[in-house]
Amino acid sequence: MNPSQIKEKLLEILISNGYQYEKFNVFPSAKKEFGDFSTNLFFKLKKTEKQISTDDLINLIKNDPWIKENFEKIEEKNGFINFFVKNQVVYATVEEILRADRAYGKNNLGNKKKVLIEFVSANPTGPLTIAHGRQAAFGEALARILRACGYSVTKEYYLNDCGRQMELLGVSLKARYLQLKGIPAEIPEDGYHGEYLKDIAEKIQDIALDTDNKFFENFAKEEILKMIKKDLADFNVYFDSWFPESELRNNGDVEKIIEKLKEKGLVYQKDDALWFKSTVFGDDKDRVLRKKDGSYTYLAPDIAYHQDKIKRGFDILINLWGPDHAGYVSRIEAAVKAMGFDPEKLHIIIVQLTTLYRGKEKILMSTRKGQFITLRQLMNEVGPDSTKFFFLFRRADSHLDFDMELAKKQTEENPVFYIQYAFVRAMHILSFGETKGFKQNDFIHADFSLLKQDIEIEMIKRLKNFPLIVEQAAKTLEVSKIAGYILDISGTFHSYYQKFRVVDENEDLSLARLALVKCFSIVMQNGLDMLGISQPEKM
RNA sequence: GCGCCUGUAGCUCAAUAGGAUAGAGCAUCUGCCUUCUAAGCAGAGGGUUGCCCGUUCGAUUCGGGCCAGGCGCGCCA
Repeated sequence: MNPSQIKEKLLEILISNGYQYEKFNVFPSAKKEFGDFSTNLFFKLKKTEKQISTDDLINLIKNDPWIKENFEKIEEKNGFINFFVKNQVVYATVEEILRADRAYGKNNLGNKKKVLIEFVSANPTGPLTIAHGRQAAFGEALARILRACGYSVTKEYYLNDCGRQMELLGVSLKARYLQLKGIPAEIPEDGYHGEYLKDIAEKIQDIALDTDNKFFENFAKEEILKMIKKDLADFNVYFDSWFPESELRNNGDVEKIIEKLKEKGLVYQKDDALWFKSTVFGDDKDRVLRKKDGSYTYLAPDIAYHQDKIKRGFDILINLWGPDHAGYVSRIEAAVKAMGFDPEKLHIIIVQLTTLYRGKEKILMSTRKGQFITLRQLMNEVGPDSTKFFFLFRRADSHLDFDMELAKKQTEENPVFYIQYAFVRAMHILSFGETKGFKQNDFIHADFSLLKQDIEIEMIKRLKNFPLIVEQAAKTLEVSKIAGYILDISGTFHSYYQKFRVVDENEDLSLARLALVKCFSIVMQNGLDMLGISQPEKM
């Protein structure tokens, strides 16, 4: 039983009685006293020309055979129609979850549509920051959720491996290398001063001191890339594809896309530079593609990159960017529109910054002062799963306060432990049940109608909501909904555990309750899996 | 100055494409362990949803105007 089934039925009833109206909602009831599902149909229907009385409509609904079969009560209250599901229908959920098992919560919303999620895409000039970490956690989780919803998802990392920043990286490494050899050398002011280049310099075999910058640039790039990949792997984030910017430059795609824009009359020359008429598509000013000195801006290859994404046949493009790129959104949207791609299918999600705290104390970060916590340091200290969870609890477009002390605490104050403890408890009960001779294979044959306690019914109903939550998360591209839901059912489970014993003398009841615990563990497992968080079976 | 994001309980956050009396956790106070892990549970207090208008049956949600915080606003990436 879910809202869309009810809505479908209501539509059917309306149509067969001469009403063509579909702009109403069916949603899980706000409160228990309002039943399980509610609809605002009356409010909406009042605005239409054809009138129908409340009683007439209620009667039509009540007399429908399908409604009779599934609901024990239909009532009108405060203008809403409330639906009360029969317990017998609720029990069917237990069987449904047990049968679906690892597939429970999945759907086919995406219908194999191809989605590209581009994220992290940090320049290979230094270690990943916590801002990248949040993007990584979010992107990985979003990909898993969309896959669970039947989308064909590719996770891609766009690698800015050319341009001035890379040159500076080479120069900086060369300076470090020379210093190591006892030769005075200075890193340029706008170069990379981080300690990590010292470590990388030490890995260089003896080479001629006048080796050109390109060598150092490549060496640094490869080493840093290794480091980034290691960080991501330890954070349980994996990319399907690494897309180097250099490819676009080398194969002439940048020139080609500029030519194409020229043909459309969207490019012009001014002040010795080449401009893109992005204002035609709603940007607040036109943007330079090729600078006076003949080199490209960041935008030019990025347009070529998006052209490439489109050419590869993706139906939906999702970009996760940091807030420092927020001002860049309208120009890339303009570019995508210029290429004739439906702008509705491009989703640029700005993943907001994270502020680290130790208790009440804010950790001030400053690259200059060398006071800087990397993703590596954060996950080494807090642990990858905890780190991920904190990143995912909050909506992407909100700033996040991340208290490292709290995240490390192994107490109830820490929501991550609260959740993990709930899961561990469930697993423990299941294995305890096995020692008492209750086999998981038999759960499906249990008499679920023995689950009569209010909290048991409530638990089942909440577990029933899981697929809806997943669907919503996919539709809104909001991962935090699943994190919140998991916290929620964890609470219900703890409460249940406290109130009732699962395994006791009554064998039939024990079996039914074990089945319920199993259902809980399935949902937790599937939910945590969608978030990309591992599930500890012991603590 | 302009643009984007945010503003909800003391703190951190929810609120399912506009729904009913705005909900959780932490913190505070009061109770609960010979039991499948108390890393937990039960209960209490705590609110003019930043402020003001508007749209409507109904606004935390949408629109306009203020206020506060963050981030952008290069022929950098």
